[in-house]
Amino acid sequence: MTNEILKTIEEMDRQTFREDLIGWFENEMRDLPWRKDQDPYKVWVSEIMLQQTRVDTVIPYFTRFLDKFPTIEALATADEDKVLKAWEGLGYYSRVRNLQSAVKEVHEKYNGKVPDQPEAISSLKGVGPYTAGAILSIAYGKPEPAVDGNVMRVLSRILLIWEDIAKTSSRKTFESAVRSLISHENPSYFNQALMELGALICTPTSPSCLLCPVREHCQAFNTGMQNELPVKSKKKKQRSVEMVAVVLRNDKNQLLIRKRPETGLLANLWEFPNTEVGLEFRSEKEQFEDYFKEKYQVEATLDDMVGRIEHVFSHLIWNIHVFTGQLKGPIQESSKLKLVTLEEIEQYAFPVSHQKILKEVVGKI
DNA sequence: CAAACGTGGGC
DNA sequence: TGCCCAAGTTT
Repeated sequence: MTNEILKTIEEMDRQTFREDLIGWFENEMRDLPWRKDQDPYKVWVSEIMLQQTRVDTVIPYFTRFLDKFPTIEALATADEDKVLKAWEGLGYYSRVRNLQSAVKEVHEKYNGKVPDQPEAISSLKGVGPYTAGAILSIAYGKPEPAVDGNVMRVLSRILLIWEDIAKTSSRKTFESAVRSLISHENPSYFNQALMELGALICTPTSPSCLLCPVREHCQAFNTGMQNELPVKSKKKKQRSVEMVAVVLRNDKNQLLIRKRPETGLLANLWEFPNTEVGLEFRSEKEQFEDYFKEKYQVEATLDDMVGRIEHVFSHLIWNIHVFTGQLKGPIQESSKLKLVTLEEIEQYAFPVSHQKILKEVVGKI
């Protein structure tokens, strides 16, 4: 933290700032399902779900997830396929695999109680500096910073911090600022209020400064700079990937699906067999009949292309050329390769891209 | 430290 | 349409 920022903080009326902020939060906080109690497990689940994900999106997932896995014990002993199914459509699937792994550790090593020490909780898989601070403050009332994108935006404005919040290194500046601002009387509400303010008032574009409970403390508002902050560098464009996917059906109306590798993109989700291709081969079906013969020792004849799916990820774009086809002979099923009916397929977690494929072809087979 | 890692919504 | 965003973590 620079001397400039330190000076700004020291010149603030910090006690009034805390009271204004927390007082506003007590009146205006949204009624959210993870705010019904302070159960560390529920706080934990909500924080993982909320990573890079909107509140409105999370609400139904949170309710269903807690219904299916109400306790540490329930999640620790659940089948991963069921857990992934409960997460289907939420994205960033390593979040939930890390969560279950960490919950197992808590179940076995901490007798099912979420640790309340920074070092212990930070060592759990998927619990980074933000999530550790959120759980420690919200569930355990400890005065630890929980710096997310909201907090960086809000504090960049209040304290006139010109660091690029897209840089990994910037978080430390904001953590230091929170440590010197945080209410020791109510760290939970202080942290939540900062985030709530960012979500409801101090928004990325056109912040509602006239409704802001702490505008008198805000250096950006006082100097008319609220629209210049935060400084955030652009992310680069996605690269495109051409691929072919095939919905293969046998004479019993079963479809062939496979499990993705246990690391990397969409790890351990299920999908229709597919392969990356060059632009020039995307509609040459004979190539893919050969591919399936080699990869699965299965005889398949493909129909003409039935559709094309574009799916945009944060870092790449899949352009999927979809074929249907018939499976001619038997196939050796395994834990990663299955034949399933249209009814059974609902138990398997698919990425949204492959849900689109199923929807595209389901009327045509 | 930059890149990988999903998805749906807003403008 | 294309770009940005939304309560980040891991490698």
